[in-house]
Amino acid sequence: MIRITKQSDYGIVLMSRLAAEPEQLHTAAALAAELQLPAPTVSKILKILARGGLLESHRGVKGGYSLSRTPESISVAEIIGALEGPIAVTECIEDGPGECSQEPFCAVRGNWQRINLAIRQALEAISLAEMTEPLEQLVTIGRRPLEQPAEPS
Amino acid sequence: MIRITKQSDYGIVLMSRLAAEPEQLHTAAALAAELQLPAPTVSKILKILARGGLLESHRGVKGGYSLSRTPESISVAEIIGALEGPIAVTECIEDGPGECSQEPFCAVRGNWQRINLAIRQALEAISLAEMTEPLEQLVTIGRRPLEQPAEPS
DNA sequence: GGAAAGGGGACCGATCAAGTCCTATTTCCT
DNA sequence: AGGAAATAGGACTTGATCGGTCCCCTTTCC
Repeated sequence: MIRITKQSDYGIVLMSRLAAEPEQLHTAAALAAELQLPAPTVSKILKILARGGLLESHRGVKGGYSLSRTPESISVAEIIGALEGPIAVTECIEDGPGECSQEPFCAVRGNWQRINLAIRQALEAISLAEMTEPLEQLVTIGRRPLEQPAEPS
Repeated sequence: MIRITKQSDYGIVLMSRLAAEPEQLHTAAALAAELQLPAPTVSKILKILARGGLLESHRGVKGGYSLSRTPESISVAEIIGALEGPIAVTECIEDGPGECSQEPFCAVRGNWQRINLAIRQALEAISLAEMTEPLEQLVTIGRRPLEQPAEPS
């Protein structure tokens, strides 16, 4: 289904939120509460993004996260790449040339790379700044609630 | 990981093979043998593609499948679409506007659609004919073997 | 020195893709 | 006419992996 994982989905939501106030530090807990996302998952995602160099982390009390670069210079492709490794649409592309032992015989591999490249370029062309464009007006009331847990009656 | 399913992977390989001889009928079994793909799975995928209108099927002895249109007029996006439903990168996009109950508050939904659109356009721009370009020289020896089953010693 | 934050994993459960199998139904050939 | 060979359309199983939780450590501020 050409589906992105929720990690990437959340990651982009989180990055977008941080991009709205690039100077400010945000704690994982605060972001989770504001965006109504599960706190441990948010924490995990932020750690990965920090490790990937997209976020600056500050430990200790009064710590938190902030963007390490300007929203304009961060692409959606980078966020997804940090969270899920290099963008690879099929297995045989994932590990680069040489991994698939039958590569010289595979009729379409080169063309899969064409597809892969097209998608990557599409994602590289979208910056975080673009993602946040409508954010200004929405973020103050912005919520992205969890699925309603079945309410005990 | 922006991963495509194997169904789509195989589907494109199969369509590419059929595109190499658009006039000719190919049985599911023959395609599976030639491309070294699991026969029941190939059969299943071909059925879906036929139902989706991308393949003509002919029943009975001497039956088989052939492309219903020219390779130039079939896009990769169509193949994936037939096999996996409309291209939707995230859940909240899948069912169109209105499905996500919190949509009016979701800060980034509109921009996810931008991403989705970019990917779809990239896939629509690649035709099956392009996928087969290097096929001519390779298809006669073309094999795409299964993982080796552990050989009984 | 304690509280609050991030760092780094191990771990579990549920979902879903991948593949198999079975039973029609259609069509060709003898 | 009848059997063989092909597609049509499912139900089913299993195995990977995504999503999520939890725990312990380190760092930093007050």
